[in-house]
Amino acid sequence: MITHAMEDYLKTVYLLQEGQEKVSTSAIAQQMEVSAASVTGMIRKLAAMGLLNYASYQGVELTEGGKKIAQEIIRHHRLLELYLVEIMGFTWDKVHDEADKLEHVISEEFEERMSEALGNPTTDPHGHAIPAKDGVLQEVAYATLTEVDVGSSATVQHVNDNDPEMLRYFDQLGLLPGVVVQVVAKEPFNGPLRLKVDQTEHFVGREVAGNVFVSPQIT
Amino acid sequence: MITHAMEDYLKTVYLLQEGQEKVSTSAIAQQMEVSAASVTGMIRKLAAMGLLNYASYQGVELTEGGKKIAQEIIRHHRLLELYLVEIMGFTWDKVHDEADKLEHVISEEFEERMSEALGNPTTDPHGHAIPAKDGVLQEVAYATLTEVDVGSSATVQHVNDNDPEMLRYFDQLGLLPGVVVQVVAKEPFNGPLRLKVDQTEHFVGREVAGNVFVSPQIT
DNA sequence: TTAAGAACTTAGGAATGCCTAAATCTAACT
DNA sequence: AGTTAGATTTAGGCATTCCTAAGTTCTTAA
Repeated sequence: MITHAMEDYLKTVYLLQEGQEKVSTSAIAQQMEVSAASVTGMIRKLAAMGLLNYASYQGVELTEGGKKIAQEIIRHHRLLELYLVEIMGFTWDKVHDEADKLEHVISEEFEERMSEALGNPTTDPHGHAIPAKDGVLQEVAYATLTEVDVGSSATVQHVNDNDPEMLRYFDQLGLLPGVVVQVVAKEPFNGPLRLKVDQTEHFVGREVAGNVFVSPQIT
Repeated sequence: MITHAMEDYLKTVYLLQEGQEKVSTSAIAQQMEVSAASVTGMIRKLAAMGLLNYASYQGVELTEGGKKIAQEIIRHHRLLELYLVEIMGFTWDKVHDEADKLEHVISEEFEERMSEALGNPTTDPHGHAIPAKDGVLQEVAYATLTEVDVGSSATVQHVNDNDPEMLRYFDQLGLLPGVVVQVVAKEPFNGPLRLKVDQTEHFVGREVAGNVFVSPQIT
C-alpha cells in the first residue's frame, strides 16, 4: 500500500530529479523539511517496493513505477491549483497549500471532472506544466531572472509557488507567467535587479528574481 | 492537535447521539467498523481533551466543544456531497466516499466558496440538513417507510447514503428526497412493501424501505 | 596521503491508531 | 444472591513516520 507520505517523497524526488540523474538524501531532506535519517528510512522502503533505485551513499533515482505515481500526484496538484483559481475563485497565493492536502485524497473521477471543467489545460496558475493523464511530464529547465543579461528581455515561464507572500508580491509586480520582462540593470554586490514589466520599472532583490523562471524572448 | 481519526469519532458520536443521550462503545465500534478496544482507547483520549464526557461502562456524550467540531465536519461532508453532484456532475452514489476523504482536508475558505457557489444550501443530495457555519444542526428523527401505515402516503425526507448500490436503486425507483410515496401494501412475514411512486408501483424489500426516511404527507 | 568535515546511515525511541486476547464489569434471569 | 452472557476495558503488539544521537563513509584540500 502506498501512503500519503510515500507519495510526497516520490513527488519530491521527481521534482528534484529534473536536470540531474541522482538525487541526494540531503536534498530530499531539505526540500521536505525532515531529517536526513527519516529520508534514509523512507527511501529504503520505497526501494524495497521497486519505486526507486538506491545504493547507499549514492543517491536515488525513480523507477518507471515511481515516476508514474509521482506524475499522477503532480497532475493532481496542478489541476487542483488551477481549478481552485479558475473555478472556485481562490487567489493564486492560497492554492498551493490547499492542493498539497487535496492531491493525496481525490479520486480519479475527481481528477477527470476537474480536467474537463477546465478544458483539459496544460499549465497551472504558476506556469508549471500539467502532466497528461498517462503521458510524461517533460519539464524544461529554464533560467532564472538573475541569469538574464542586462538589457535583454525574457518571458516569464513559471514562478515558484511555495511562498504565498512572494506570490502576492509577484502579483503586485505583474510578474506572471507569459509576461515579458526586461532586465534594465543589476546592482552590484548581489544588489537588486531593475526590471521593466509592462512599462513600469521595479527594483527587486535577488531572492525574488531567483524564483522567477524565464525563457529568452524571441525578438 | 485534532487528527482525522478523532474527527471521524466525533462525527460518528454526533450522528449516533441523535435521539439518545449516551452513546455506547459498541455502537461506535459497529458504526466505524473498528474493534471496541480501539473505541475505548480513542474515547479516553477525546475525554482527556475535553471533547466528550465519559465514565467507564456508562457510554459517551459530546461536550459543546466536541459538538462544534463534529458539526464542522458534517457541514464539510454535506456541502461536499452537494458540490460534487451539482457543480462537478458526480452521480449521487459516488459522493459519500469522496466526501468522507475530503471532509478532513479542506480549508475554511474552501468550505465557504463551495457554500457560495451552491447558494448557501441547507440540504445535501440525500436530503440531510447541512449545518449552518456556526449554527446548530437540529436533525429531526423521521420514520422509515416500513413504519408507514398501509394506504397512507408520505414524503421522502432523506435516504441513507452509505451504500452506493442502494443509492442507485433508489434512483431507479425514483425514491428521492421530496418525492411522495404511497404504501399500497405490506406483504406479511417481513415481505416486500408495495409502493406507488409517481404513478408507478414497485415491490421493495424491508431492508431498502428501512433506509428511506419519511414524514407523513399533509393532505 | 591523510585528516577534517560533510554527507549519509544505523540505532533507539516517541506518538498515533489500529489489532487480538484476556480480564473485568454490568445486567438480567433463576 | 448466584450465574452467566454480553459489553467494556486492559494489556501487549504491530505498522507508520517522525525524531536525536552516534557511528560510518565519502570527499576534498593541505
